[in-house]
Amino acid sequence: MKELLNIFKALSDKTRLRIIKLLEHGELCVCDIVAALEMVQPKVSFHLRVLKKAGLIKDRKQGKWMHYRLDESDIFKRFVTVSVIEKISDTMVKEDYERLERFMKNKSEGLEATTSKNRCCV
Amino acid sequence: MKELLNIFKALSDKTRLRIIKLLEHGELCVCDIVAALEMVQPKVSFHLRVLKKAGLIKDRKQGKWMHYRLDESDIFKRFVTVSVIEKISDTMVKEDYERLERFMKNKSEGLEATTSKNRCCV
DNA sequence: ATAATATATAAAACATTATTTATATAAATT
DNA sequence: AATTTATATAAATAATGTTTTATATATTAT
Repeated sequence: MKELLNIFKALSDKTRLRIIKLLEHGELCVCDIVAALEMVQPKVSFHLRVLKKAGLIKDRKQGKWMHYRLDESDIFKRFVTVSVIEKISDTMVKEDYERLERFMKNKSEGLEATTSKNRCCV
Repeated sequence: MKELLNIFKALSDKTRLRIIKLLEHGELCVCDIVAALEMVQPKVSFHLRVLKKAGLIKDRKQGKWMHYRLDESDIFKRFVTVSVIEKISDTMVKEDYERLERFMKNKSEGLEATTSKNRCCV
């Protein structure tokens, strides 16, 4: 019962639903999410931790970047997250994605302009 | 998105999951739930209100009693509540049900002993 | 009519969560 | 080596949610 409670608690916050919705588009690093949601980084990290504790997302460290993705290994959790994804049709979610796309585009363009690796989320 | 949030918020409390689990056994009045959970009545009423606001349960007034039941009209909500019901296998939930049964039994015995209608949840 | 009962609601106290601000850590760059 | 960058964590504050206690309302019983 405690595990189930943690899942529902994790899903009962708007910011976290927005993050789940973003991760539907694939693995993202913290700075991607920060850019998409226009929130300060510790806030995003806090919510990522809650989602991870509930077992809804997984992380992967690569250099100084931390990448997060949906954990779809558990059928129940997967259903719940898919339900979330299906049910949310929110202006805010659309805007999050637009910001994400813009941010990702800038990143890749920046990459072309220089060979530096000291750039966010390369 | 707000509706979905309300559903998850409603499900992210132990007392409310216990109530949902009890209502699986059929419609109950407030005093049944109070007896089963061994909680004070305003507390139970508070949680019933949260569940109702989220659209997870429906109520029906009969005399001075208020009866609550699961609202299974919405497929998504139904799935979620069924998931809850399936996932919870908790000692506490078993005890809740035992208390409910004892309470219901006493009620029906009391009913046989007298013709009075001024008795809880007749 | 008066009393008793079932439930709801409001206010206060309490507990949990979320947000901000500041700082720490570790990796990559210069 | 010193600096910058990405992220995490801790402490303080703010916001929400829950529980308790007291009271109100409506229905039934006497």
